[in-house]
Amino acid sequence: MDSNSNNTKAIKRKVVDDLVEGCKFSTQLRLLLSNHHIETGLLSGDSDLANELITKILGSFHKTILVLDSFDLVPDVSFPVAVEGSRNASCGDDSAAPASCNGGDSGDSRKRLGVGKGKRGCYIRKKRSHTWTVQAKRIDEDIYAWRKYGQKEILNSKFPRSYFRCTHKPTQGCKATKQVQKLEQNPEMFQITYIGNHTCTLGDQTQVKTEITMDSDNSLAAATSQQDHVNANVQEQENDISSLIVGMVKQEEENNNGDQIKDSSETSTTSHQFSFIDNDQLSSLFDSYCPYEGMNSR
DNA sequence: TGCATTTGACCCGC
DNA sequence: GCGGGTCAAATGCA
Repeated sequence: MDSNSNNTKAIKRKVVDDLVEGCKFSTQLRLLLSNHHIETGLLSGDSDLANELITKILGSFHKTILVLDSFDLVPDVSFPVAVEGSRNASCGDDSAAPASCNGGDSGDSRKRLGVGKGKRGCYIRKKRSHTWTVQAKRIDEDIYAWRKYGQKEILNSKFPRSYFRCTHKPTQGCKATKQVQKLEQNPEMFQITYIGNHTCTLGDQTQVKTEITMDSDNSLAAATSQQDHVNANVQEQENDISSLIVGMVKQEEENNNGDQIKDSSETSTTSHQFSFIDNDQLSSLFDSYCPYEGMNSR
């Protein structure tokens, strides 16, 4: 076993962990939505919880893809989790950027020209890297630390758009940026567009508290802070749901007597089963299906 | 004092 | 030419 192999194992373990987490959130969300079918009324609290769960699902799978991508395990990441179509469907290919942009890539969607240092706006706009969009009630849902670098009024849009880049861009050259804008239809929700992948180390990120004020509107900041409480409640509800899922799965296992799920229409049941696949099983699946395994031994 | 945010300027792509 | 994205000086805050 060389260090390369150990590293590969560690990567796979992280990938599997994230996948498991994503599956767990998916299961919870599915159960929640399933309850909506059972119940005639629509509970706003459940709707909020569903949104939170969706955000977590997206984040979890996103993290996984980023890990794969950072080790070239994913040739060209396209995120199927996008709530809306990416602005640039072909933007997954950074190689489309001008060659002159490659040196010491700052990660911005545009690069400064060599001339006129200190002169604003002297850069070459390169094609967007990976982009995907999520809708969330919080703008600091992800674990990364962001620094606001701009805000613009957008034409035909009621709310300004805020621009964030990774806090670690100066120190680690992290390429990731995100754009945040309130939804006109639902001002309590934010549309968050992530652009580019993080190249900074996650270890630092988790210790940084992201307190971002979206813009000069204090209500936005207040809304963000209120979400802390909402999130706490969501966590409690999730725990309840998890307990509920355990009970349901046990009951299903008794009913099915361990039989495999055959009916594809019972997607919720399938999901429940899937959520109880342990890490080793998932790791095996990963071994079976990952077409990039050969690359791991590089 | 150092870091984060704000805001006007600037440039690129469409 | 316009709109969007980014820069960087100015400003705010702990």
